[in-house]
Amino acid sequence: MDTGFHRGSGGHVTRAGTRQSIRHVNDVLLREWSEDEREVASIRRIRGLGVRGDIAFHAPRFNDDMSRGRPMKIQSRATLEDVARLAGVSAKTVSRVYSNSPRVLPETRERILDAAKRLRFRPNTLARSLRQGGKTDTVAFVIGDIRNPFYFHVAAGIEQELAKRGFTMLLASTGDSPESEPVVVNALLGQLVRALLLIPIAGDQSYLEGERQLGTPVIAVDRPATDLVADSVVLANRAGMADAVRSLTALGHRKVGFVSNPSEMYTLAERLAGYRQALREVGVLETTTWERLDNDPQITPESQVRSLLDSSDPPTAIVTGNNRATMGALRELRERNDQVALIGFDDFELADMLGISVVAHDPVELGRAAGRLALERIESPSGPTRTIEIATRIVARGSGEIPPSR
Amino acid sequence: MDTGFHRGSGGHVTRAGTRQSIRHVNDVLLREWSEDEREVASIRRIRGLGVRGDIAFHAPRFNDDMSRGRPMKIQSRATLEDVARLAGVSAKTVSRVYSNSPRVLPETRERILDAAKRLRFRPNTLARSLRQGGKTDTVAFVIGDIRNPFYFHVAAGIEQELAKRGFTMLLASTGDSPESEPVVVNALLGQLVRALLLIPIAGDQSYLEGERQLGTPVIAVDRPATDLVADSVVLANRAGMADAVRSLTALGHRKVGFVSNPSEMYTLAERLAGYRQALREVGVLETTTWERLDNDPQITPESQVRSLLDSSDPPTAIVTGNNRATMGALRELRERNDQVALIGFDDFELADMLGISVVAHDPVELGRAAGRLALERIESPSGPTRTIEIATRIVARGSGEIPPSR
DNA sequence: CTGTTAGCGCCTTCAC
DNA sequence: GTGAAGGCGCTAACAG
Repeated sequence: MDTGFHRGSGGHVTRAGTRQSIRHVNDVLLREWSEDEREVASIRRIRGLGVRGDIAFHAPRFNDDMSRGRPMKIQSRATLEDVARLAGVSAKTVSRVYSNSPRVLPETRERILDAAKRLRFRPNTLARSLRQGGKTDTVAFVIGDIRNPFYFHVAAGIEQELAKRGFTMLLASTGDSPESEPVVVNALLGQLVRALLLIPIAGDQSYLEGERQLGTPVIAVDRPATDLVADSVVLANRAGMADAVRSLTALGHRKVGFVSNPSEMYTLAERLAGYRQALREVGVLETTTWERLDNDPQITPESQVRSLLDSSDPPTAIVTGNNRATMGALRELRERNDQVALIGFDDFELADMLGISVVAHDPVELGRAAGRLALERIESPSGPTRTIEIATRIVARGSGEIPPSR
Repeated sequence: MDTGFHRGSGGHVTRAGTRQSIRHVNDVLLREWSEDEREVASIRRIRGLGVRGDIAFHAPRFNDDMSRGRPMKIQSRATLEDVARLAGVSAKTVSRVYSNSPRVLPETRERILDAAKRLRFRPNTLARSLRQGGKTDTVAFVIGDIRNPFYFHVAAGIEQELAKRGFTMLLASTGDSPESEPVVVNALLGQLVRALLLIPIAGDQSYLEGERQLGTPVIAVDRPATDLVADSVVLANRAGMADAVRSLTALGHRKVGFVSNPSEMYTLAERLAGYRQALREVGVLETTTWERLDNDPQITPESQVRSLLDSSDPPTAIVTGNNRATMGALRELRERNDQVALIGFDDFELADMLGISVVAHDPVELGRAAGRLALERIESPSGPTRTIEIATRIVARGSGEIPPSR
């Protein structure tokens, strides 16, 4: 609707349409801002604002100062056109300045940047992306349980790589619920993310097939995707665990326990496979007696270790499937005074002080690799899918170097 | 440029403009997709795709299959209009379905949803936001060092709250460099984020004043913003530390050491103030002898503690400014066998097992509070700024309950 | 080196 | 209950 406000005298208004009026309002704004700027300059150095008790009001969006006979002032964002008008050029020229097109006279560029600064202009990335066929510079990373520190380290690595190329990371979590994965992912895809990195949670990522065909790279992190052709970055779970067990068997251990909960996940299944393989290599074919595999969050690793040590034929060494299991094993072993060797999967803080040997890996590096893969795919979408394995390494700190006591 | 392709015979083409051609190509696409769908259905259940060695090619964006005399097929995303055409309605009706407008016949809605599904339609959030005056549903969170687990827990809390209302979190880091803060933040603001949460790193956030006036809520997390009127969410640093020191003085401690590096940051300055205050309450006015404050990342907390214990008048208790200092103190104290009481700020994993008393807080709750505050501000931008303090609590585990030995 | 025109995909306004 | 026209802020294509 026409606000009914037109500036100046003379010259009849040809079209009193919406656009026209908005422009007028923005014209007012142009004047306003010059005033504002002085004001801001004086505000810039508000000192002594303490932490508590200060009362300050957020600026209301509409400042209906009718006292000077002016209409409602809309504090809207400056656009290319506003800047262009102030600089006395066309919108396209301003656009060129912001897209780093070299074809602008230094002098013109200067004038434009000055005008932009005065209007506090900031290019609207959304509009740009829309015009450019939905090419945003955001990449989505979808994780399960957002509290898991592992994922955050991975996220750190991803963000680090993406930032190098000016991409930003949209982080979303599915709360570890398989059903919400497609929901969350679809919402992100609607934002036209340039690539999708995800820790597959749902049993099946085939719902992404269409998106992949449209050219959005999909990269599975930490576990491979199921029913979807996608790149992936995973840890050397199997090899890492096999190496750990080999280091134990080299010391003479044959009765090696494996503790894990959950145990059905891809990563843990792989680690279990590595464990079995290494024992098979020294002739131990039957390992189930020393395996404590559960998939019930109620069951603590402590109880799993207890059941292992209290059994008729207790192991002389224990390897754990993950961080949490290691902590549990550690607590349980400390209570007893058993000379049981222990190697944990995943490193943790203070492990050095406690002398715990672990299969360490670098989650940040995992993220970096995933980020780099995403960037490569963005640049060249075609080519065979790849799976990158991030190496693990054994860090000997004592607990894993105890020879069999029995 | 006109692609030169026009479908069918009869009927002369009135305007052979770009738009026209694109529409034609999309018409072709409509046919193509039906074929694709069958194909996809058969692809859906690719089984047995192993982790490594599988070769599959990403679909090239252009499929120049000229063999059947067809033009380049553009695998573009389906739009409202495409869905509308397939469903035999106007684009607006489809739009209504997706904006949950009730004014659509159930039958029509059904037909539209069916068409949308067939075309794998996903509403373009960018375009929607643009049209709606730049109201996105993303909120930015800017942190310093992305590896700091504390920030990730905060991020977790924020994301958790935001997700409840359908907002997604854009996470960016400044790499702890004050100069890059404005750069990163400005880039995010160009994405028209609905609110900005940040851990202030730069010495001055006055550059955000304009944005705030445009109605974007700014929320400072963990530290207050400088030179900017903004809401903030911080820990009860001062009170928490004061309580810790009081628990020590209650046991008779008077010589209490304070170890921190860095020490000039807001949070640490607050904790230091709490420490001094609590000692002043029991008549200890001169505390600098027992303070080890540094701002050099080269200096380890271990060395700080060492210098404290090796001094002529060593403290009988130590409080630490943060996690890292606690670890250092712990390592150093373990090497000696001194009966020095220790209370750390920040809880950490295994602190229970090691019997370390701490001033604990909940970073996830800090994030949640920040997220809720952001949501409130989005809904009602005006009103006085607020500072929320997240309570801390002392967790007694033994190390802090040792009476003075000398 | 700069300007003009049209349109990205969607939604608002208004008409039927 | 549905449709047609126009524009959000920007840039590609073309023209000068």
